[in-house]
Amino acid sequence: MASGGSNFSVLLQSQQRPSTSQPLDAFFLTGSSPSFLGSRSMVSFEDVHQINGSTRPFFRSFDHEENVDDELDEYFHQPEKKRRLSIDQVRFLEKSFEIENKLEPERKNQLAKDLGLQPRQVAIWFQNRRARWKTKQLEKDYEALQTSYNSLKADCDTLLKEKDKLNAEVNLLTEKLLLREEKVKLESSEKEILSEEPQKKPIGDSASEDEGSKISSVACKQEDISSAKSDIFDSDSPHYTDGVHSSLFEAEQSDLSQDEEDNLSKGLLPAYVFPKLEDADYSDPPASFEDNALWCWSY
DNA sequence: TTGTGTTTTATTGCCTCC
DNA sequence: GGAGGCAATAAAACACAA
Repeated sequence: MASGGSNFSVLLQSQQRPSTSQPLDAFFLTGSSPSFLGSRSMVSFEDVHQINGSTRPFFRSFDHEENVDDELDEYFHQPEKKRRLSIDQVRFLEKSFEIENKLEPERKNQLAKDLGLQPRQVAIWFQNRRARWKTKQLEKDYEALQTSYNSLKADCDTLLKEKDKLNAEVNLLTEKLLLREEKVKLESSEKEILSEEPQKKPIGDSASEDEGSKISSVACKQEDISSAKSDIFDSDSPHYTDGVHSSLFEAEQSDLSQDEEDNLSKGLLPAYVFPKLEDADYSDPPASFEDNALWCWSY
C-alpha cells in the first residue's frame, strides 16, 4: 500500500479477523479525518482542497500514483460526473452491508464520514446493493425451485410409466377373464343340453338314476378338473403367478379334508375350488367358496 | 480503436410509515 | 407532510472481442 501507516490499512486488517462480534466499530473509531476520500468520488469535489501530498486520494491512486497530479487536474477542470467508488471504499461498504443491510441515519453518517462520501452516496450505495442482493437471491430461489421441479418431474414420469405398465397388465388380465367366462358359459350350456337327454327317459328306479347322476357328476368333475387344471397351470396366465390367485388357491387348499387332499394329489379337485367367474370378485373374495361353487355338483 | 454488453452510480416517481 | 425504501431507468465507467 502506498500509505502503509494509514489508519485504514490497519483497520482493514483488523476487519479480516474471523470474529463477527466486533463489527465495524474499529472502522468507526478512525476519527473524523476523511481517510477514505476516494480519488474520484463526487464528494471529493468539496474536499479537494484538503488533498495535498500527505492526504492525497487514497484508493485508486494505489494502482497509478504517477497519475495523481493529472487526476488532481481533473478534479479542478472536469465537470461533476458519475464516479466509481474506490475498491477499498467498496470493500468497506461490503463489510458493513454484511453486518446489516439496512442503514440507520447514524450509521449512514458515520460511514459517510469515514469513507469521505456524502451520506446520500452511502444511502444510494446501500440501496443499489440491496437491489443486487435481491436479484441474486431471486436467482438462487429460482435455481432451487428448478432443481426441486426437475426432481419431482422425474418421480412423476417414473410413476406414470409404472401406471401404464399396470394398466396394460390389468387389461390383459381382464381379457383373459372374459375369455374364460365365455368358455365356462359355453360349457355350461352344452351340459344343459346333455342333461336334458336322461330326463326325457321314463322314470326308472332311483338306484339307476342315482347311478347315472353319479356317473354324470364324476364325468363333470373330471372334465372340469382337466379344464381347470389347464387354466390354473397355464404358464401364459400371469395372474396365476402374481400371488393373488395362487394364494386364493392355497387358502382353499388349507381347508380341504384329508380325502379331498388325497384327491387333489391324485389330480381330482373338488369343483367348488373354482368359483363361478361371473360371481367372482377378486378384489373382495367371498367368505365361502361354496357359495360360488360350480353348479356342476348338482348334476 | 471501436462497437457492444455489463456493471455501477445516481435520479425519479411512487408508496408506506410515523 | 417528511423521511426512507423500492422499482425502473438513465448515464457513466468499465471490460472485452473484433
